[in-house]
Amino acid sequence: MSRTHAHGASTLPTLSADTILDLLRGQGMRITRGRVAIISALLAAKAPLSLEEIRVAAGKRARQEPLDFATVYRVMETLEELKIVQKIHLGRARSHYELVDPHAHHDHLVCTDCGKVEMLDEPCPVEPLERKLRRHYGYAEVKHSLEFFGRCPDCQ
Amino acid sequence: MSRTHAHGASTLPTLSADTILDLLRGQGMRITRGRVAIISALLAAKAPLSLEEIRVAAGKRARQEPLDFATVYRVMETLEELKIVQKIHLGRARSHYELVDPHAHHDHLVCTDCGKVEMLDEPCPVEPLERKLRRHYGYAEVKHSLEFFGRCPDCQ
DNA sequence: AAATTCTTGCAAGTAATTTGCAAGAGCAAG
DNA sequence: CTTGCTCTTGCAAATTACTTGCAAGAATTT
Repeated sequence: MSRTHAHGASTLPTLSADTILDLLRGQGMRITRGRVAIISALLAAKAPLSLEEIRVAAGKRARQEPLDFATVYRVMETLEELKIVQKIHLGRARSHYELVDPHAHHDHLVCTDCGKVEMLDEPCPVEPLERKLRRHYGYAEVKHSLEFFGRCPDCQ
Repeated sequence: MSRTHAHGASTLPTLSADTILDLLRGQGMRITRGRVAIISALLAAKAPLSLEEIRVAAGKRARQEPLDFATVYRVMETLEELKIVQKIHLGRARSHYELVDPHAHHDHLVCTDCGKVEMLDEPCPVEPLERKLRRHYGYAEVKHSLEFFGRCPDCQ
């Protein structure tokens, strides 16, 4: 049912459970209950999730016993290496994770009071500077992490 | 020797040990060896420092026994509450700290290989978006955290 | 279905804070 | 310049958030 051009190895496919699972298969990895549940949870997430949140969300979605924490940790570690997810820091003790959508980068707005996280639907303003870091500073594989913090209307 | 306009309560003073210590005094806090050493170390730092780095740097600068880790932790906690320093995340396990200079905001460029951190002397490109978050999103006290990651010329 | 190899759960191990508490040290008052 | 009041510090223990070792379990291949 995937609408992606499955044969074009270098084209960036649309984000879906199928394309992600295919990517895992392509790496010789196995499609397990846990991985399917985690990917499903990430796709449904409206905000970045912590490991514990992923554990709970994945369990609910798959209607199965929640996965072990270490398992979630290792699955996320793997997905991060494959650049399917990225770890982000929201000013909290725990790290949070979200899917990397190659078609739509977005930054975050975090309420410092209630902790609510909004995914910003605004054009990211740092691309030009990123280019400059490549060209004039000579850095390669430049990425960035941009988070905004403030008190949301409800918390004022 | 301070060149600041010490009487203007609301003007943002130039960053110096004196102005920072005055700020602490104003809060009824005491000027201790440790705090002086830590502030001195932060002023001299060319990059954000971890708690352990602050501990060592402060000890050297003050030519005294290094402070206890818990002490450094609590001093930095205090300085952060007073908005004199800010904690930043450089993609490592430990947090790093740096002084907040009200006159010159800067972002960071981190080498993902050797860990080198450059303080970017480029105009920060997110001010307009920050304004929009205040005006259209209704957020107050909006700040941001922007870090770039890449492989530096030496590491390629 | 059996063999092969990747994955998982459990438990133990680390790293980085974070906290409790009694001893020590600023600082104002005398 | 000593005393007293509190704020601070050092030490040690407690927490939090990962991170890893290993044997049992589950995908895939044959």
